[in-house]
Amino acid sequence: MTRRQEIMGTALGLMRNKGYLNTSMRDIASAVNMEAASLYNHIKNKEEILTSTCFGLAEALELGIKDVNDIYFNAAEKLKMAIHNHITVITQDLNASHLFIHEWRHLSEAMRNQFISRRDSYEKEFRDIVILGFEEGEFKDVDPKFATLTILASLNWVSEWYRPQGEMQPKEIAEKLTQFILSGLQKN
Amino acid sequence: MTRRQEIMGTALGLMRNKGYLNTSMRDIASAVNMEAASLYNHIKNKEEILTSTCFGLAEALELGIKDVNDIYFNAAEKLKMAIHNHITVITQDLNASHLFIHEWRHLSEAMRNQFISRRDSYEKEFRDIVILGFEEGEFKDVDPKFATLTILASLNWVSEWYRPQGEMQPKEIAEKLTQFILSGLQKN
DNA sequence: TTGGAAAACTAACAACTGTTAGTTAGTTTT
DNA sequence: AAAACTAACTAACAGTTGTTAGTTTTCCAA
Repeated sequence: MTRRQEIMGTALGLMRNKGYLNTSMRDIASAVNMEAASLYNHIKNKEEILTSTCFGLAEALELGIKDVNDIYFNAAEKLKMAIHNHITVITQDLNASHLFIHEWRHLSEAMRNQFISRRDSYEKEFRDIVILGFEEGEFKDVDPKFATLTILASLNWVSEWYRPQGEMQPKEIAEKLTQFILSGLQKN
Repeated sequence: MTRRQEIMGTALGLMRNKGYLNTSMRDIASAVNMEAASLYNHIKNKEEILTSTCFGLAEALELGIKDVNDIYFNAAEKLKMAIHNHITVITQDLNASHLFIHEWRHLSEAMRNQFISRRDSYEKEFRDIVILGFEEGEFKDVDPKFATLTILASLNWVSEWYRPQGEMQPKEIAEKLTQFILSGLQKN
């Protein structure tokens, strides 16, 4: 592991506990046993930690959903795959996920706008699956936007309570969520 | 409206946009056209804004769920009432809700512990409804903790996208959510 | 063994933070 | 009219923030 990765990892851990704004460069430095100024030999500045994390996760999620939509499947199958992908990415690095979900607000305005638009387009891909399900005649006539937001809220919340050492593993979580969500969407 | 209420309201608005830590007393002061020091004639300190908001909402939610559990009803009916109550409270003041949901981490340790334990007991009351539904033979045999967390995540997320001027009003939102959630829980 | 890059250091900066002390003008109560 | 209260002010505090400049140490390849 490079020094940079070590710094990044430690920073994310601190930021998850105390929040981005509340974590100072000196906090990070002392957690990796160096002076604050030395951090700048490895990272550009504080915002780079936030930027690279937020956009890194955005990319991982986008890659997954592109796969899902490229292959032809019915909506239920697509939704299942999309949920599995989302849970897999989110549970991979809980610290990073926390930043991605909660702290993107503190990106500089330019970066924030970019981030929001990528987030919106990811949401749209999810929404399209719900719409497809309705067009197939398989899903109830729910408000697609409403349903999508509710689904994503449940998925993201997993990063709040999931513990790698706990009983439930990502695959099982994804399965239960899929079942729960499909019951809410599918006609009887 | 008293000056104190004006300060509080303005502060919550700023904190919703910029975050609690990122909102300085000088930001609040200039938004209400006074000097930072003058704020202290009306509020004790910065943390009081966070504390009174978080505990105010906690109390409102608790009151609602107590009502639900005091009356005898079946689980489906109880869950419906609990969801309606939660959505009503959450959509009342979106700025306050944002603090309640996201910024309670920045309470001082003593307050934070109090807050967490009240939050846990609120969660437990929800969970008990899910368990009751299973005991009645009406709900599927889902993991109650898992189901409860998922439900609350969906409910809280409403404060993120709800707009008072939008199409959907709290009552309708609560109804759709109830329907969605019950479909996921009830046996066919 | 040596030259040079990488990575650490010290010191300092300007800006900002929450909060307190002391004061003053205006209003209300006695 | 005197006293007390309210709500604003200015000035200052001690501490923290992200970051830069300049310097020294560490370490590996030639």
